Amino acid sequence: MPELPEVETIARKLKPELVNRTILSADLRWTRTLATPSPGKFKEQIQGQRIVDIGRRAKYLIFRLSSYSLLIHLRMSGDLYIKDGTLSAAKHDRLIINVSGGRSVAFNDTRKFGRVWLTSNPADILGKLGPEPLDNEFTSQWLYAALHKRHRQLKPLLLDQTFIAGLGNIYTDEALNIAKLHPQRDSSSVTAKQAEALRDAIQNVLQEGIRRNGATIDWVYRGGEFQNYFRVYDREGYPCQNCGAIIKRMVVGQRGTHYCPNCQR
DNA sequence: TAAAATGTTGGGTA
DNA sequence: ATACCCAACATTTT
Repeated sequence: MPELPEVETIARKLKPELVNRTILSADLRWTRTLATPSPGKFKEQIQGQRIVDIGRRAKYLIFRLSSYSLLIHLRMSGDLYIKDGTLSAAKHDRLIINVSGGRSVAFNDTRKFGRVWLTSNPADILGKLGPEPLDNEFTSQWLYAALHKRHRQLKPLLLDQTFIAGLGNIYTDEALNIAKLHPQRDSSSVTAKQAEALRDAIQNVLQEGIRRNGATIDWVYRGGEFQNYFRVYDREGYPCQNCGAIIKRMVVGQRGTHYCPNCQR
């Protein structure tokens, strides 16, 4: 599920439920879900840690613990939910963290692409990320200059987490449609005015996603309703809301891409 | 059956 | 170094 609004939705939901609870134990049910450290060290180090805060950077969930940071990336199919600690593991639960108060947090991940890091230096993992699109530093001037430093197709560049952090396939398609920019447009050809429109579109669509509690697709991450408001994503054959032309689908940078061939230039 | 799915990374090529 | 393509990771759905 995981793009910025979905991860933000989860962080906001978990935070009031878990802050100040103590981690009692961890049940790692699929070894490769854990990126670092070793399973033995992980279980030893996480035990007894207090959850100080829960937040987000890009598509990473960040649990700030007493003396470590627990980072979780949901990748394609991950979800995190709280459950009664006495319940047995559900299908596809890869990691269960038992906390004080008789509850637990389950990392459920059908496709097993998700990853968990327990580290003293979160910057090792987060350091290469580009700016947060909802932060003040993400200005149209910065975007214009950054787009002109490269010669790349717009969509793959926006998906590059070292360029901007947090956009995924859905929100990128949506933002480009709102900004009326073609996904294959050369980044260095974007005008200052178009860069401003793109900045606004990115911020607005992410905020809309957060306001609607993210998008819920297929069996993954139930709870949001942004999927009912897609302008182009998964809307091949339907009319564009800007101009009425029929929305098309093509593959760009190995990703399914939905766009309006008339008004996105 | 083949294709596609909200993501990232490493390898190879030009 | 930059840009781009492919494969891999693993499972489910259409």
